[in-house]
Amino acid sequence: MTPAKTAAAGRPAPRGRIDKRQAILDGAFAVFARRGYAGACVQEIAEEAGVAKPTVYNHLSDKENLFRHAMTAAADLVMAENLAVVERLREPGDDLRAALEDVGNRLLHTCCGQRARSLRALTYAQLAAFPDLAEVVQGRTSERIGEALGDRFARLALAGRLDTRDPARAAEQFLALLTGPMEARSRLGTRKVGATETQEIARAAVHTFLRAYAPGNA
Amino acid sequence: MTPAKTAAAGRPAPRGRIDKRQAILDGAFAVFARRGYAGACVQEIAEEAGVAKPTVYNHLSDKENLFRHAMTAAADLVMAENLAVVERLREPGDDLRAALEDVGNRLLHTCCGQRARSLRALTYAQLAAFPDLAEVVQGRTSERIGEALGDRFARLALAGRLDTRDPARAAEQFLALLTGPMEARSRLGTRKVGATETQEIARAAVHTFLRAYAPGNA
Amino acid sequence: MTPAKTAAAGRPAPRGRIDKRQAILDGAFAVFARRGYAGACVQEIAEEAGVAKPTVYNHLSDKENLFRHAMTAAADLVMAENLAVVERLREPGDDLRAALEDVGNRLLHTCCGQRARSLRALTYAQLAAFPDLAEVVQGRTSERIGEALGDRFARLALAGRLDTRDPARAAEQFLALLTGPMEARSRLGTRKVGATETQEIARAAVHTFLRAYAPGNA
Amino acid sequence: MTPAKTAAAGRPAPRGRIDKRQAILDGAFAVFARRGYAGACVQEIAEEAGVAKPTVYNHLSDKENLFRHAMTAAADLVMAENLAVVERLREPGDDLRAALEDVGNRLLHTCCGQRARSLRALTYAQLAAFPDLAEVVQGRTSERIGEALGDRFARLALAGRLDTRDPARAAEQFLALLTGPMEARSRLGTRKVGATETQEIARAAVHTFLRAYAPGNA
DNA sequence: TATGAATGAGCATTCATTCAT
DNA sequence: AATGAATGAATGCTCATTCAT
Repeated sequence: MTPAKTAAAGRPAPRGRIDKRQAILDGAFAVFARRGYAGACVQEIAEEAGVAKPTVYNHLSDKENLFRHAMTAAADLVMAENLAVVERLREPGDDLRAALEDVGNRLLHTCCGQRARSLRALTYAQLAAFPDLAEVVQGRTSERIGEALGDRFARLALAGRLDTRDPARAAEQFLALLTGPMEARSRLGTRKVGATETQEIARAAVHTFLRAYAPGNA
Repeated sequence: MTPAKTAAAGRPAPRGRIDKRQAILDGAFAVFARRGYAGACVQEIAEEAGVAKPTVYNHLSDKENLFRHAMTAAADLVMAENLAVVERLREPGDDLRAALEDVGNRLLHTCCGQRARSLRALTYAQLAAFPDLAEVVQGRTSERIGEALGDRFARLALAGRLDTRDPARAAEQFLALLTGPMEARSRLGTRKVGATETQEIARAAVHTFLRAYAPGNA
Repeated sequence: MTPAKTAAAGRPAPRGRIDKRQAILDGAFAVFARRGYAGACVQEIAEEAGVAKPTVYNHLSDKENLFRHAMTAAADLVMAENLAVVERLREPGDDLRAALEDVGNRLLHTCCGQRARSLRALTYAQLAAFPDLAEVVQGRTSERIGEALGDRFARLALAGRLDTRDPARAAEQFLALLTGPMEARSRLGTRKVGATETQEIARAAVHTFLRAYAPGNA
Repeated sequence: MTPAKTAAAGRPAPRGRIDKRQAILDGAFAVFARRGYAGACVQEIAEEAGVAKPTVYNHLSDKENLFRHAMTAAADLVMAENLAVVERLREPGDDLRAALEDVGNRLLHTCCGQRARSLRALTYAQLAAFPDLAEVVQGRTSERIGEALGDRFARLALAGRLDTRDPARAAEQFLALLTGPMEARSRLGTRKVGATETQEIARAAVHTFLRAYAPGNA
């Protein structure tokens, strides 16, 4: 059976509850991203989601709640993307540099992609109003990916391919060497950074990282 | 003579025009920082500045203009602070590591201090509404300080104390190694990071930096 | 059954949408009439209509739109009243003078009545801001009634009871002879003009009119 | 001595008090005419008059007072213009029709000219707020000119050139036959009425007037 | 459950008016 | 006498939220 079950022809197929809730959360994140929290109006969110305004309230009590849920959902997505990228280091292959550059390059796309950037911007912007969101979001992004990366680095250290006794710090710095320059060059995302420049950033980051952390400065 | 000259006791001493304009810009930045752009209301800004609401409009036509000017003024301040810190590298002394750690430590206080963080948060948050502000703010913060730092690194390279042919990149990465971990550890500023931990971040950054950029990995 | 059906006692019986829109337009015209366009505030209009302020905006987007619609609706009403009066000339009877005096007298009540006068005042007052309204309002008042009157006069001319080859001009002058003196005597409506004086104006107008337009100066 | 007396070269010659008061009244009328009473703002009036806002208050206490004086001054001007036109009937010459058509034509220009129209519009518009102004303005326009015209008609009646025992009424109707059609054709002044059409209106008015009031229907 | 309609509260902005110079 | 600057009081309009269907 299709999700729309016996959907009568004509009217747009009724979406199930779940479907609608998801549409609202997606729409909310999109609108919050382009208007900010206070600047977003529930009316616009409802339109973006294709539902009526009270429906938004039926599903997510109020604007605050809506914001929290939309942010959390977006953070979950970003987390999943990032973790998937890091997984690639489970099988680093012979060429560690190449593997790190590959991962770095991909992380630059997820960490500094549209969704991740909006997430960061909204979190930053609402620190005063929603201080707890910082924890939720960072927990699913920087922190979680730092852990995952730390795990990989620990394995590599054990295998003698990295020289560090603090893999967490190595991960922290690895990420910093990637995202810091990227944010600067893209001017917080307002300037398009081409694939070549992105790769160069990754290469430079890995270069510095390996000089500092590879045994024998390899 | 005090500026208020023979100020009769009682009413608050009248401040001059300049004084008032400055008070408004300061108040505006403070309020925008804690409420966000849309969340801030001009009434509150006026109160913070100790003037009546229309006075705000007399000096700065409208909310948008007020925002732009407040942001620019704050960016100027942050820039000045940062540049002052970097100056210290003009006389690095014998112990380069110590000098870099000192600068790093101080940069962590200015770059991740309250004002700089609010500035970044507001810029991020209003990217969609004020895309040009990104340029203004970044130009006076990351970019400008990157240049200044690059200048110092170039001199050090000439003096044979750093090993790099791209001082700009070295500066970029130096900053990234400082601010990246700081933002992570302070959870975007919501968590207090003690002096000890701050110093440790600086030390770690310098450690990695020197392993990558000091001749002979000194 | 009353429209409010089984309206529980207590709250005021809910009016339908149409009802509310009409109430708003009526209230708006009343308030505009006594305050002028700029002097009227939407709050007062809302109160006059017995609804909340945003309801006014829900139905009629903004003050300008509200004004246009209120004016048009009022013009429609005045037009209907006037046309009904002129209809009486379809059956003039034997005594033309009496018929004309009757019509004149009644036109004085509609043309110079409260609504018509407010309509004219507002149109006049807002010529600069709403130049197109002059067309709308005049089209439904002076012009339309001039046409209707012209039609009647044409018939009368055909029947040999009026001597004119330009019934439109006759109508124009007939109206002028009625409303001109009325406006002067009532000092634009600020002075009460009694029934006797009104009749006298009508009689004088018809007298002059017939001297000019009746065959043989009857 | 020039009014600006020993005006030092350079700065605009200082105008005397009288001059300034007049400039304010003129500016006020101009601004009220294009914005309406409530829509006009004192700032704009001050600019139009070329003085600073407080100067307006120094000369004319408040907006209400300013309005009254500006209206009265404008009414005086219109009155003078109109009376000058009517004077022409003191020497009607042999051709009464021609004289009346001439006067009618000129009255159409003054009575329905820009200033007179604005005056009427403002009076109408502010009937509710300034009911006494109706008397002031009408007294200097319709009424006064009606009287003057009545005087001339009385003389003409005495001379056997007009047939009426109520010259006031004749004057009232004469004016009505002129201004009524003019207002209608010009759509309250929003449509340009050419010289030819204006003359035609005057001719038609005089035609009807003489049929009604000339002895032997001459 | 989903929605058209209604509303209380709030906000940017303007304006008449007043000081202090 | 004339003005730059300051302000209390509105006003148009929007928005989050709630009814009633």
